[in-house]
Amino acid sequence: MARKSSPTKRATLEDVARAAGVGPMTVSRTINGHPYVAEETAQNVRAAIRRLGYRPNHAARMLTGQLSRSIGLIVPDIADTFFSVVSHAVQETARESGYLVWLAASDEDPTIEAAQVEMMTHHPVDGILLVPADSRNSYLKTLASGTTPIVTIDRPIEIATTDSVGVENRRGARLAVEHLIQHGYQKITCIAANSHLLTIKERIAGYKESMRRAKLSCPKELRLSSHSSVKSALSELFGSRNRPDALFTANNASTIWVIETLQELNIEMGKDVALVGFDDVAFYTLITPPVTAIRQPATELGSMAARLLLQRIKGEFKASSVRTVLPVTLTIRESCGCKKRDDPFFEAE
Amino acid sequence: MARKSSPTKRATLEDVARAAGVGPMTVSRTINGHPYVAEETAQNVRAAIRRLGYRPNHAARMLTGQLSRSIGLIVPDIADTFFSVVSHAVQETARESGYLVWLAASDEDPTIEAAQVEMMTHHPVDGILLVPADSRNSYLKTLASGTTPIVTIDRPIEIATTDSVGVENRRGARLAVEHLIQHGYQKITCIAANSHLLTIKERIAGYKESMRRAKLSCPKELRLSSHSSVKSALSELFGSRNRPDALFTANNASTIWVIETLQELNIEMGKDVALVGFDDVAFYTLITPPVTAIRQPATELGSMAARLLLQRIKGEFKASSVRTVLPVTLTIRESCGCKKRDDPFFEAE
DNA sequence: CTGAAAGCGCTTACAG
DNA sequence: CTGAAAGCGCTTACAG
Repeated sequence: MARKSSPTKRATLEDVARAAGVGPMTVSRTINGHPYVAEETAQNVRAAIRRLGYRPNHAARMLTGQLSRSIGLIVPDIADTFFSVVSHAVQETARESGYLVWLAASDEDPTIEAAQVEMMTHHPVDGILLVPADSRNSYLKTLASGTTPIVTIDRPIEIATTDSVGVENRRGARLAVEHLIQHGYQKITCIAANSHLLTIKERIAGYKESMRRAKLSCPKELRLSSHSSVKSALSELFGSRNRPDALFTANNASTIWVIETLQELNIEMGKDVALVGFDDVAFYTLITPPVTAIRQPATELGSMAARLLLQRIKGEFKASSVRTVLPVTLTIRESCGCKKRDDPFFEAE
Repeated sequence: MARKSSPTKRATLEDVARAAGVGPMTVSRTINGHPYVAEETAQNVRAAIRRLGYRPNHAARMLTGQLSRSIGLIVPDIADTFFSVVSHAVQETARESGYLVWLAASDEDPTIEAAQVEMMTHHPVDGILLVPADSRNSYLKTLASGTTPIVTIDRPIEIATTDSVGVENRRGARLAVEHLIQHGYQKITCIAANSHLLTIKERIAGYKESMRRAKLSCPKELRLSSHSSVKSALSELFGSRNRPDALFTANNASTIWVIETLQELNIEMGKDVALVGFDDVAFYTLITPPVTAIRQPATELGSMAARLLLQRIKGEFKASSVRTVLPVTLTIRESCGCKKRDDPFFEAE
């Protein structure tokens, strides 16, 4: 106790060795659980470690070429409903393996992203989990050919090959649009934010595919470039003579912006126009009407990517890069035009 | 280019020195921007650095006692609407100063939290930002008396003194409850999750204070222990003869659970019962009716805590620990009983 | 089963 | 303005 108040330097391996009356190597071996340490010696060492409050110096270990037991995770936005869930899952999975995670946000800016990747790789981290802001940015080629294992989440790299974990974007879009078609809607418009992303293009392609198959005329998708542009875009869309009777919003940003704007324009969702969104968010149940959406397994995405990366790091996974695609599901609520069935008061209303 | 394909070891400071025809110290000084390096020499060195793609080895630097340029951040849940915003702000502020951040979630479990803190402090990090799961857990005493600077966010430590950044919990609660009282409600119940937290106790105290001042009888607050217990708790509350006409929900979890459950119970918020919540969440605007809430400055909280910590680390801030309390504001929407004014269609409905 | 030597890649004094 | 020496705290061979 008295010892604690004096801010003496932290005990080193040598201090422990001296206190236990052994050589430094014996301490090192004991700590690292090597075989060939007499049990009695090991106990002495452990006692000394406890007595001195010894903790190995991470930097010194690193310098001798050990793994850092840390990974990096770079997402566009930590506060995003989807990426925050992914991040949480990554962190949890890493923790279970004794790994620490660096978390950084790119703000969808490849320059920031590259700078963070650079800091992390030279820190160094043992591996990186990445949601690329621009999957064609040339720095990714260098990164992918480097020695640090990379696993992309949600958005694969287009100009190089790495492990990736993503979801069925095209099939999810088809699920959504076909549900709308089954309801009998004919004028279905696709609305998307971040439409430059490959994932979103896939969803738009899925939409088109379903429209074509159903022999419905397929209007050009509406691309939302910013929150502020939504109102005028929707006013125009709903003012046109080809006013849609249903909407497929291709990501959570577009879904939320559209719902908000429909309210402002006094267009009643689920009545004046149906809506199904891609990416399900917890609070969609609280909206009136509750919104029908394609659910992406965000937690699985994060933990699966983290597990894959950890396997790569440990060299347990020698195969060439794998591309994992997780299934999505349609969560039916009411914005698509379906009715709640389990509530006796519902019809009375 | 050909060089890159051969996985030779990374260039070291000595390699650069040799390539530039100088001693290692000159390279070191050039990198660290020391004065007393002839501009011509420095240029040679920089050229060699570029040529060899040299990057300083972080571990080696650490070993000589440099700062790690990293901080740790531990929150209960990365996916929480409030903490994800705080985390994003912390990350952004750290990045602006060239700092990397370790992010970990405690899941409100002090054991996990202590283990993560331990890993981080020994890594080492230069400082830690913490939202303690249990502000009376004894490990915090050791932590606070250690050499790693600590700044708590949102929830101060009760058994030790550290820098802290939080919000006006009591005043926020009063703002909320007094607004309800002005509407003429008399039977206002306070509902809270995580009621063991000091912050929540403060909010409950604020509620009681306002009720007492208004000479209203003040029922015992309703403490929600888990999501699954909410329905029966609310059924009972609304079945009782002292059915409330208004609710003050003391945190976002309780607000969301209550809104959800009111829907299930077919109790119409804003009509059958008014509601004001503590902690404003982006999607509250999308709920029918939009929910009135106390807004906490989550971004400011995060960036202010990060800035304070960075100042401590750099030794720019010598004063004894400071406790910063940020103001909260009441964001009036409609769940409290107020009417939207700016919409011509509103009354017609 | 255990230890003395050398080295990982930097930086801090110390000398010029 | 510049460099040779020593050391940070570990671990990897190498010897016993």
